[in-house]
Amino acid sequence: MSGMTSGVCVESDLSSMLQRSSAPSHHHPNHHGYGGQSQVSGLAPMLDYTTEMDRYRSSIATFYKTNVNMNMNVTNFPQSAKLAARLAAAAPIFPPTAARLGAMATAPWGCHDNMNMNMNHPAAMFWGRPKPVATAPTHPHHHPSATPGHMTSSHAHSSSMHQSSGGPGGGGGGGGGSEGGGAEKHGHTASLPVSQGTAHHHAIPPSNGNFLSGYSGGAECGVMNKQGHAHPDMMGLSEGSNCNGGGVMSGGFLGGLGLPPGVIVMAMGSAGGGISDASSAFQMTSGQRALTDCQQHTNSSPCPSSSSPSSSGVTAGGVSLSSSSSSSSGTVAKRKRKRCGVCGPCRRLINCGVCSSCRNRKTGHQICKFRKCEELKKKPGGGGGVLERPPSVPAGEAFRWFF
DNA sequence: CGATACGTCAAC
DNA sequence: GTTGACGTATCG
Repeated sequence: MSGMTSGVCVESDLSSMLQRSSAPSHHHPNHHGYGGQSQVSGLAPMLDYTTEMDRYRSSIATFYKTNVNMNMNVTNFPQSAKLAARLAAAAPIFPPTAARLGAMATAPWGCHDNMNMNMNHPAAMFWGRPKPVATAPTHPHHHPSATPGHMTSSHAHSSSMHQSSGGPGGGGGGGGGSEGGGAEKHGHTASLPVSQGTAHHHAIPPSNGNFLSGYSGGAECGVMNKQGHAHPDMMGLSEGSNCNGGGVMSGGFLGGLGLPPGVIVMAMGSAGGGISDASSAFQMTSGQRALTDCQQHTNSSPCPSSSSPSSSGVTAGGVSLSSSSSSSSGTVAKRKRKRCGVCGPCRRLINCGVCSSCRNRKTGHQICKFRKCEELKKKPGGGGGVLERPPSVPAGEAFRWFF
């Protein structure tokens, strides 16, 4: 898995690196799978396979090293760094991964980061600050040339990656992807998974980018930045069902991460840009809070059920336990349940801004409907019972999604 | 103390 | 069953 993840992140950068390494073709079996191979065969003799692999590996190593160093710019993104550190701590299992995560944390969509080594305008990247360049007006078709940086591999690369990276194709980044100025643009859309098949170029008024479209059919996937691109990740970090196919590694990477969006939030907040973009459809009302519920209490537990130690009302799978009762005399005073933090909605960090809950925030006191924890939607005592938890998400394994 | 969000209930 | 409003717990 990690391999895949790395692939996703490293991808574009690697391509350039490898190119630099003079490798006629940087296609890595790992990366491009068969498709790549075919290309490889055409460009480089299979004999070089092992060599390529070696190069590839070393490149990766270098990449991560570099990436972490460069990206972990605590100054610019203290929060990100924090998160990164947190992640690192939370993922003792696989140190390298931690580092990787660090990088990722800094830039959820690794590719963005890779290309925006400076990350001067993280927010811009995601919210598509009125960038002069219209990102790939046309839907990114798979460039026959298979833009080096593109992952044509198994990675659910599927619709997501390329499509955007395709952006460059249209927008210009093209080629090496990370090379040259196109970088940001490229990165911008690059790794943002887009709902499958659906035309990601919605002609929606940027003014109020509310992804109304999101309410329809592919709702969950209808996340879009101001450029009208749908970014399932931003809102629809939902599990399989929602944007499944769309996400890289379908829930394994971005979708499953839950982190990326969070990072976005942070990036926006920390970077000069901040959340300034008030007009944004996606109000980051809980930029802080969002992470709060789940990741902020990093202390020891990754997040979900383990919940913060502070919140005495330890909840498992969203169901309050023990302490709650203890708090109040003998009454079974149920404590407020907390978000599980692992379900799709919970992983979503941005309020849609258009649902009734968002609109009536003042009076409704309700969390965005798209962020309403699945667990909380269920009846408190209902079936699930005590340790109920999203089937696919074993307790304390929230971060496993990274791998 | 303000913001956020859960729980509950009434209205539909 | 769904939705909206209110009370209130929780957190910074």
